[in-house]
Amino acid sequence: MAAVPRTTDKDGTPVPQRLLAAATRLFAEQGYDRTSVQEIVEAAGVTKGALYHYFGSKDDLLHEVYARMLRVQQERLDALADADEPVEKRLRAAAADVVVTTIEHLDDAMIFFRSMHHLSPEKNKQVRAERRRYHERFRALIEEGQQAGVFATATPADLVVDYHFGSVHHLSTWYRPDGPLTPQEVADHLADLLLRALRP
Amino acid sequence: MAAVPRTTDKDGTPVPQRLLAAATRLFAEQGYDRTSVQEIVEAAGVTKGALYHYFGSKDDLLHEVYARMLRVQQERLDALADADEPVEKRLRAAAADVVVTTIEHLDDAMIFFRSMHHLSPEKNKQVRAERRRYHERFRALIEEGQQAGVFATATPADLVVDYHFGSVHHLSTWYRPDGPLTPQEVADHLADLLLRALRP
DNA sequence: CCCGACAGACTAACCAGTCGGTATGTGTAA
DNA sequence: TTACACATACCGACTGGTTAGTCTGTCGGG
Repeated sequence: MAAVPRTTDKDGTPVPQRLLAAATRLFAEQGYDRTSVQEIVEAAGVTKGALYHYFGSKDDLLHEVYARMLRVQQERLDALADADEPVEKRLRAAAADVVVTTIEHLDDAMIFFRSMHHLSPEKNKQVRAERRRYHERFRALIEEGQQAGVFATATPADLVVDYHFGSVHHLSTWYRPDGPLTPQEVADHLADLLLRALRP
Repeated sequence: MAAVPRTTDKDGTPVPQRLLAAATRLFAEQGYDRTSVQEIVEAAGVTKGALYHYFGSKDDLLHEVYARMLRVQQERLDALADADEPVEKRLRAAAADVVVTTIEHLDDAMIFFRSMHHLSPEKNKQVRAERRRYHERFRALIEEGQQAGVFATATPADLVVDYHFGSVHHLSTWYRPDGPLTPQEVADHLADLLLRALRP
């Protein structure tokens, strides 16, 4: 009754997860189009038969990366935004948290912003919709602060969100784990810049 | 003595420029790998013979897009940074200008940030080097203001540059010409956010 | 004995770059 | 002024290599 396959030879990780991990790494390293299905299955120590047993297409694999990332980020944002704290604290926490988790999953982030257009149209639409939900939750925080008078209203909240997420997006371009700043330090600085920009 | 070909049938535009324009549009629309050389030459109204007469490879075409963009941006930054104005004004002008020119060449920008990894290693290195020059010129402006005491020193100048260019980078993801904001309005808002974040 | 979990050879399509060929304009020498 | 040589500007069929996805089959456990 092994509806979910328990393990396989090499290590203790189930095959679908091994495939997803291999694909994530390779997509981030070489790009989606430059990564062949053959490479993925070899890196995961299986064959094409296994991949197409668990996933419908190469595109599906990419979609899984997006779904995983979106799920994690949305959950974290919801938790932080719902906390019982003043709005400045909640925004700062959310702004810093997304930086830390992005850095912790830099491969995912790289794929996220670089390979959207490789998704099939419907999957692309779906990802955009979920992304919009996230964006709007974040925007609501800023608007709440603006209405409460603790944030400046000079800039539309939408633009502020795009400003901040631009810098998050950009992390995968420049951040190096062996650089001088820890993820938390970068996060604090970027959250600080956001809050400073919002001072009335 | 037509060292530079003057015109050709269809319109008055020389073939190399037609090819570059077609490639730029298609790369932005479909991505580099998804665009075949055949599509490019058809869009430009010529054949492969013409393309490989003027360009060494498909990769060369991509490199040209980068070179063009970098040249324009660097020239504009140099001019603005060298102006005889107080540093806040120069930084604001530079920050806003890069937004406007990025929006005006949104296809180039999209390609720029999405397709770096498709360049051959040497070309990639070259582009990175020029990009770094640009980055450092911008950083120097911020450091100048910090040393003069008109900008906050809470955040390292490098990080501030990445913060701003993240948002510039991000423009190609969300900005739509038919949206509510003109390029100049967006630029003013984003420059404003930067300057606000830098208030001591 | 049956089904899920794979294996791996195979196919049909595609694509970057090549290469021999053609056309057109220009400089030069008779 | 004509004739020839030659380079530039392009044409388009062809090649060699690659790839996503398929399909038939094997194997081990329940």
